[in-house]
Amino acid sequence: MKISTDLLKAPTASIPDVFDPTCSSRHALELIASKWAMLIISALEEGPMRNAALMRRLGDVSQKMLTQTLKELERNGLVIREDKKTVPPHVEYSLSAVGNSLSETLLVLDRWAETHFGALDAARERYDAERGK
Amino acid sequence: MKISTDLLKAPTASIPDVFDPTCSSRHALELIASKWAMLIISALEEGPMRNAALMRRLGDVSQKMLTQTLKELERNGLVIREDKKTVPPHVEYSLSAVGNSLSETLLVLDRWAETHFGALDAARERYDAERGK
DNA sequence: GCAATTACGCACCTTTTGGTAACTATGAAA
DNA sequence: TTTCATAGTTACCAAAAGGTGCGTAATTGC
Repeated sequence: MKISTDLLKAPTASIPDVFDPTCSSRHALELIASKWAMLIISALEEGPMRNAALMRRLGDVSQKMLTQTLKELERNGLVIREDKKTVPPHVEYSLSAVGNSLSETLLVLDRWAETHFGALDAARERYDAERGK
Repeated sequence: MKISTDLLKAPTASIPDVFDPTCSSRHALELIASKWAMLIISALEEGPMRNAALMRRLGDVSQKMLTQTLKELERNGLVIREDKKTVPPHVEYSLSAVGNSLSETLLVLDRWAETHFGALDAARERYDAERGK
């Protein structure tokens, strides 16, 4: 049974599908599915920023997580890192074209959160009141 | 300095802002910023599903993570759990109205991943080739 | 000569996330 | 009487995420 479905699927130039664990689009989704990655991309949509500015914008990110996440985003081509090679250091981060295309839908997500968080809070309170805790 | 800015902010009915760590919309965003939550919401957009169907749809989720994530989504009012109280058990999961409003933008994210994963893969390969692995 | 500056890297630790396997309930069917 | 089906739960463990604090480079201004 498994063989036949595989044979049927094989010829069809493998349509990208986030529900397919072996599809590389899944990796792309996982990269985004992170609090800091989402916020960094959204923040950079406002324009290029350097390290200290990003820390201020995100509010409560640690230096370590900021650097780490920026490096992953740069590695995957979403963020561009420009080191001006000065002393003291001056490094600017900005969105690539691909990163920019992503930021548009992430902003929609931000708006969703800012619009509906009240409903979530209320539901959570109700749930916790009824059930244990 | 800190006092004065606080005093200035206090009266302004606190506009929701995901960049404000103390804003509850941040919690909403973090709830979504999870591989499994994203995929579950997207899957349920196709219609109500029960446990086994969701496991098949997501492909590689463990029973534990599925149950755990579904419980959190239900707690926050995004997913509705209907237990038909039969034996053997029959439990159906579906999206609430709020969950449904979220699924629309999540599907856009899915399409983004399916469209641009090739660019990410290429960038990653280039990056790893240049720098040390 | 000395301090300040900026964007890190590294070591160490705690917390969260996630996986596996074994166990549960219960009525219907064999 | 035993087995099956379904949607879990629990205990235990490994891996990843995340925080804190300290060290570093090299030029500018004191």
